[in-house]
Amino acid sequence: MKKNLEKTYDPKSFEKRLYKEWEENGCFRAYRDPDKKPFTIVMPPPNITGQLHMGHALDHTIQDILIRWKRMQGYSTLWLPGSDHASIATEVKVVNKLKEEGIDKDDIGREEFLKHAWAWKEEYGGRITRQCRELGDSCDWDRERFTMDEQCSKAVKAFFVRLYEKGLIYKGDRLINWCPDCGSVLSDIEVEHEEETGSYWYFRYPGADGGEGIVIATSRPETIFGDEAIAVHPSDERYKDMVGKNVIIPLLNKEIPVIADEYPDPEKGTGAVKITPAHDMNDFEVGQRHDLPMPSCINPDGTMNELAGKYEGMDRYECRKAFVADLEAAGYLVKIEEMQIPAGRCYRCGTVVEPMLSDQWFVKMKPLAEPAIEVVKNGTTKFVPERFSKTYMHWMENIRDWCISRQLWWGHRIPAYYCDECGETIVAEEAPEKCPKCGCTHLRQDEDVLDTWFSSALWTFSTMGWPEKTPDLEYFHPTNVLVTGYDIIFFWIARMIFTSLEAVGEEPFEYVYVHGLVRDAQGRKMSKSLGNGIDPLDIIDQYGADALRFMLGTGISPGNDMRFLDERMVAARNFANKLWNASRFVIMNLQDDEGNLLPLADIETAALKDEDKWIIARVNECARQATDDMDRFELGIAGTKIHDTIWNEYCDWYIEFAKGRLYGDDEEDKKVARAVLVETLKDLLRLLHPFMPFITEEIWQFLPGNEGTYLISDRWPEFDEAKTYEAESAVVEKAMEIIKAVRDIRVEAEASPGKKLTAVVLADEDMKETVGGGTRYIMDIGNITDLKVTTDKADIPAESMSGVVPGAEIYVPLDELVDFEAELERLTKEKKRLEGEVKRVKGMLSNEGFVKKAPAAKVQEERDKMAKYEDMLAKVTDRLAVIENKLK
RNA sequence: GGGCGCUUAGCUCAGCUGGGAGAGCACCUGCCUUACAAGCAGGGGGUCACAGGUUCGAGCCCUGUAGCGCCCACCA
Repeated sequence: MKKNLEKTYDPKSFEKRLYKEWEENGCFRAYRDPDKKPFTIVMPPPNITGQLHMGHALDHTIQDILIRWKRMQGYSTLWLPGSDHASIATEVKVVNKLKEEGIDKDDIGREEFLKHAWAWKEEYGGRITRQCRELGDSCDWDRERFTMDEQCSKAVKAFFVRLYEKGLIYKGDRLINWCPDCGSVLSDIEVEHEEETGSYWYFRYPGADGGEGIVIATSRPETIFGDEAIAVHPSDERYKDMVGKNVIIPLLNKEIPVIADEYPDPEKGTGAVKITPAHDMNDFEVGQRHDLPMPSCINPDGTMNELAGKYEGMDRYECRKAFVADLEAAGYLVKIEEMQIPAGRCYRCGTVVEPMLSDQWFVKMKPLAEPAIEVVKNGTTKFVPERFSKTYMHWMENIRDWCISRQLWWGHRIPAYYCDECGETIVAEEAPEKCPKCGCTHLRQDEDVLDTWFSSALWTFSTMGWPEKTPDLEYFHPTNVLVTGYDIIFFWIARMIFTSLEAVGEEPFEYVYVHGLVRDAQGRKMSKSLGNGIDPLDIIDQYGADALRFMLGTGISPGNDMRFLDERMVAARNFANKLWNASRFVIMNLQDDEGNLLPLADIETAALKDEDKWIIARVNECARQATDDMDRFELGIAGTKIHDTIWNEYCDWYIEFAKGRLYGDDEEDKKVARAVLVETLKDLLRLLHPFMPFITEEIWQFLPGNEGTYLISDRWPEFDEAKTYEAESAVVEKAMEIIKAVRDIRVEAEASPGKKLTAVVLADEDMKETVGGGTRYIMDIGNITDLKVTTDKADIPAESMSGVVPGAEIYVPLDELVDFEAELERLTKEKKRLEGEVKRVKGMLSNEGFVKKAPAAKVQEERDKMAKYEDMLAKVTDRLAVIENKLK
């Protein structure tokens, strides 16, 4: 049996082992416990195509901190994991893989392709969930879901049918965003807009009557083949006479009308706009208003169609070049202007999208958006930080219909069936045997699949068994928090909200915790193309999962991006090391040389010393603050607080206080010291556990009383009013001040920390007891062999150096080491500081407004400070006079 | 064109409801003190972007300005 932790902190030696133990012992499993309150988080399902990256690491760290914390608080927690089929992303990968094998998707057909896709999913789909385990994700793997598994697929179909039957899903010809490379339509938010350098070409469209005609500007000459009109503003005097007349499209010799419409801006270009209804959003609307024909001139693959005449078959950009050259040669080109023009690109492949007229499926958004707006407005669902609700609102209030069909194979096939005989459309969860209208059996299912986000939008309830009214859905839904990056508020958050309200009749979650991006050390986005991505698994390998989690969990403030810095990883690892060694010290002192456990006092009844009460109070206070911060989703502040308590209070002071007792002769007191060391360490481990689950669990297993228990399943420390111990803490803290003053003297006199000293502390009458109570610590930690606490000035030793703390003066006789020069310098500095303080407080107190208007408590506080500083200042001044005298 | 965020120590960033400017790293000094040199004890370093305003009091609230960044929007 191991008696203590390994000498060096080596996370590799226990992280994997502990995860396995937790998992095998069912520590992550969720139960519907009627006696407990549920706390649910659904994991944003990572794409099966993906690898774990820093974004996931951050996202999961936050979720796991919350889930572990709530689990310890006694909630029945469910963190539901899963993955997303990522329709388009996966299909692209599979197509490419097949291409490498010399296989063309279209040659093998849909069914065969899907076999390959599923095989791909089996091979790579589990990769990311395996990687999640390295991070320590305490999710319930028994409930792992996949957006295309049977249950989720059922929900998708049911929801589609439901919306269809309510008239909220329709099929129709609309101008959509087409990605020629992916060969599919995209929704509006899947198009990324950016400005690019391009040109305006000015062309003359001659009048059909032989007149001058009109000059228009266009950035897309290749769409001229689809022109159906020239539009001018009705108020534009320049073109008044032209409205109603025809012009001729150059080189095509096709006549099109000049129409008046509000759309053209007389200030821009020439004020006249060519209208191509099938290839431009605005033109489409103009075309609708004026009942224009809407011919397309571009094929789905980005080449020109027969409308382009001799350019047919050319790529749209080649055609542009050739056509412009021909127009110029024919004298129709008036001028070229270089401009910044907006371009929309596919968010997946970066290809410039083509607005196209196409028959697609849409979700009618207005009716669905209304309750989704309301639920955020009335605070049923809250964004953290709050400002993101504004982003959400703006989008929801200006929402447009959602195009949900995709010309892909990998995904949820649209449950719509067409009758070849009578043209009837049937939308149903199960394929109908025959046409309900004509009775024929010539039915064929719609070829398209649904937008990936259609299924992930249902994630909070499809994973729990909807449309059935399952006990899980009843118990765990609505979920409590959804944790995700701000980049998918529209794609996912917004859609989850309206789908849940529609399907389940309740919001999907109470809180949305929005975090930012993890950037590289230079502040750049981590990306594949830049090659600046940092692999979390490499970091775990180097520093351990706990260090990574701590660095991510404490480096954040809600909604803001963070940078990944190696120095911060080192700091986090060092903290783990610090805790490791402190724990090793504690465990070492709990046993004799043979490894037998030494007796411990019962902390509830023991004769606690002041320092015991002090550390108990500090840990208690830490629990209070950390809990408050966690409640406010300020994980970073909570983590920092816990870190500081462990390092600056427990390690720096309490362990030092305890050493003297542990090495002393008072057997009863040793039991007390050991018990307090153990119990406070346990509480600190509890507090830190959500942030650093592995190291805390590993240490936990070595502490007495924990046999057969797991920290992960233990309780979260709660603040206890009875354990604030103010009087005792004051004694300890006064002693700390004096110890620090002695240290200062040592430094100035160049006396080593090992040198034994004697000291006299001259205390004020009212401080006598507090200072006297700390005698033992001052001697122990200050390495003082003889300490006298007195109120009598006559006790001050003649040849000594001194220091001043509130309520007391410290004199250290130093024999040959007395260095008055140094002390003079130090006290002069101190005097200056005190003078500054006095001046500040005096200023405040002499301000009539302050005394009159500030809260009485605040005023009193300042008065107390005033007294304290003036007193200290007087003491320092006196002492300076003494020293100056001696130096003469 | 709208909306939002950021600007605090040399670097990266915290600073909750307004009440004496903080951390980590870096730098300087001294320490291998039997838990920890991945450590210990000290130290230097900031007109909190700028200009106004509210207030007894502003890093924090209000207005405006500048720089950086992000998001949304159908401008030929």
